[in-house]
Amino acid sequence: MLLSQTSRYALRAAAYLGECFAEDRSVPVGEIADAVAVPRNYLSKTLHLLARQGILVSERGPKGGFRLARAPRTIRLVEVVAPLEPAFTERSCLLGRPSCSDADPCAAHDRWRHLTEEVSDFLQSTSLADLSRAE
Amino acid sequence: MLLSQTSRYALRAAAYLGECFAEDRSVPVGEIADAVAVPRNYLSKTLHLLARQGILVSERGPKGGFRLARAPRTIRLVEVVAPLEPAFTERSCLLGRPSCSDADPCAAHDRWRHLTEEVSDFLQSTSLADLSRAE
DNA sequence: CGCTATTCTCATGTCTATATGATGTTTATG
DNA sequence: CATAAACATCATATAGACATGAGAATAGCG
Repeated sequence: MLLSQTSRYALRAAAYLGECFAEDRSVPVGEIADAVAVPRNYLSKTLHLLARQGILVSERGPKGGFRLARAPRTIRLVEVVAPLEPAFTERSCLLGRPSCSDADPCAAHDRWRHLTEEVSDFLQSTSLADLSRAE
Repeated sequence: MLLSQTSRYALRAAAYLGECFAEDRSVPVGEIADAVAVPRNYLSKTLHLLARQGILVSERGPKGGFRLARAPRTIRLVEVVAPLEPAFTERSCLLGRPSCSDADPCAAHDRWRHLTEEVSDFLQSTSLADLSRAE
């Protein structure tokens, strides 16, 4: 699983907002929640957090809702995940040894470090636009 | 971080037991907890769980403690982690789409799947012996 | 047999993730 | 300016992760 439920909810919602981006409208939470099958009120709080981070823009009142603050192509997955799990991108030693990186020749540690870097790279190099199906 | 605190505790303890394996003795929880800097009673419960899984053997009474049930070289990391986080090795779609794998040509999904497979492979192919420093 | 080291098990507590539902607040629109 | 749509916020609930401490069960040993 790797990512928390909340992060996966947020990615699904963000991907949906990416698909709506061309329509240039605010999308109500209810519509997003229905579309991506996520609890409505819980999603509301998560999206509000992302809005405070500047990833999304929220508008109140009728015709209000959420939209991406920038084009889907320019929003990296890490921007969505990082506010929701700050510790996720920390790349610490598998065994919690304090100074493992340089002095430690252990092959397993090197492989683990490589893995965590690959995960970071994926979140860093993938944009919301990459999550939309090409249909 | 990827792995839970409990899993990292267990891996550290198991690695320590791997280093003690040649001494052919049961290692008390207190010694393990001190050696790897993990809360004693909490570790006790975790190790007991691994003993029930057959990874460790526990012995009560004086001269009791825990030891590996098999040689460190033959115990894969996944055996230690799997009982502690059953969902970790599940490789589901990043967006939670039900049938994503075959029909979905999305590049991000393929990359994500590849990443999760690499993590699984690491846990599957690395043994406790690989965690010991070569000193 | 009794002492003691040790695991085993239970009770309890805190914190966070994951929610649900009610209520407050803002704002477009007629 | 009233209404209703929608976000914002608060109270509450549940489950699990993480942790502590006490006591019960076991077993070696004198």
